[in-house]
Amino acid sequence: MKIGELARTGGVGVETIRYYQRRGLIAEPDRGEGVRRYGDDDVRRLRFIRAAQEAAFTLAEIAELLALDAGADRARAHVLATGRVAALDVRIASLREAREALARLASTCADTTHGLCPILSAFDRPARQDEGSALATRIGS
Amino acid sequence: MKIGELARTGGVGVETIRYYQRRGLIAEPDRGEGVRRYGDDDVRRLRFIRAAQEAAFTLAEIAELLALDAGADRARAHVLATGRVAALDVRIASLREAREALARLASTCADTTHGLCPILSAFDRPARQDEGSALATRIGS
DNA sequence: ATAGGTTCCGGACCATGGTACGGAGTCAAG
DNA sequence: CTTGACTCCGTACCATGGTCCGGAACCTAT
Repeated sequence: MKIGELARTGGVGVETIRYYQRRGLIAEPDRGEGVRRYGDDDVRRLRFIRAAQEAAFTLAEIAELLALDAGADRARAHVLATGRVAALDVRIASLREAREALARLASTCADTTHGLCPILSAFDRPARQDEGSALATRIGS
Repeated sequence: MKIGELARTGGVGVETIRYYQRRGLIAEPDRGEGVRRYGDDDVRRLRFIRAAQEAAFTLAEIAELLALDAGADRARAHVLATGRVAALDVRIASLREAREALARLASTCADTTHGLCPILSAFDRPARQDEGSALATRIGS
């Protein structure tokens, strides 16, 4: 497949692919007397990159992960992965806190005729332990 | 309090405060024959900004929320807040997915002497229809 | 074989969220 | 009343993650 198809398959722009190549995230296959051709490996790589980005990895970190995949340094991969898990736990907790704060805000502001709509204090209270457990159930692990 | 103390209190740099002022997130009090003075309101605002940023709001969105707080347009605040709640639910779900993928990866790579450590397939998930439309929305830090 | 769509390539440009700089003015202690 | 720290202000710069541009080469269908 050519770069355009790879881009469409991965749901990104051609320029993004080329950018990833410059960053070393995707290989630049030889153009043997013509145009570069890509294969399933590249599709997988691209999918990996997008998924890892969703997990809040930076492109630099993703580059390292991809390098590790080639190098098979399990210990380093383990360190990176567990570090990210911890970071994600923190981030998820913080998003849930914010989610609850906003939900409170929304319900407080629901009544358009009466009462306070205290945006500034929406994030004031420290999150209570029992808040958000329903959310966890609904979203599932 | 002066800007330096405000910055220390909020855990940001002085330049950041000034940047927020330029963006209209924090007021620039009159400097009556001297240096600008700040109060608890500003500390609260700063805290709000940082919390909202944690919740993946952009500074532009935060500015709108702060404007609403002044304007008391409950209906608009309600719309914004519920919209963000929905967006956060999606984002939280996606982070949880990534978190599980990484946890799997970490445990697979835990054994440094033996077995697979399939980084590239760490995020392989049961095929979903919406592949490729990912990341339409902005990713937080 | 030729038109129109892709690809290639370097480099310029963009938005976001800051951070740094330098020369002034201001403040507080000694 | 001087000295050193802090403030003010505009402007420049930075990293990240792209996005766009324009001319040349390539590829494919008619």
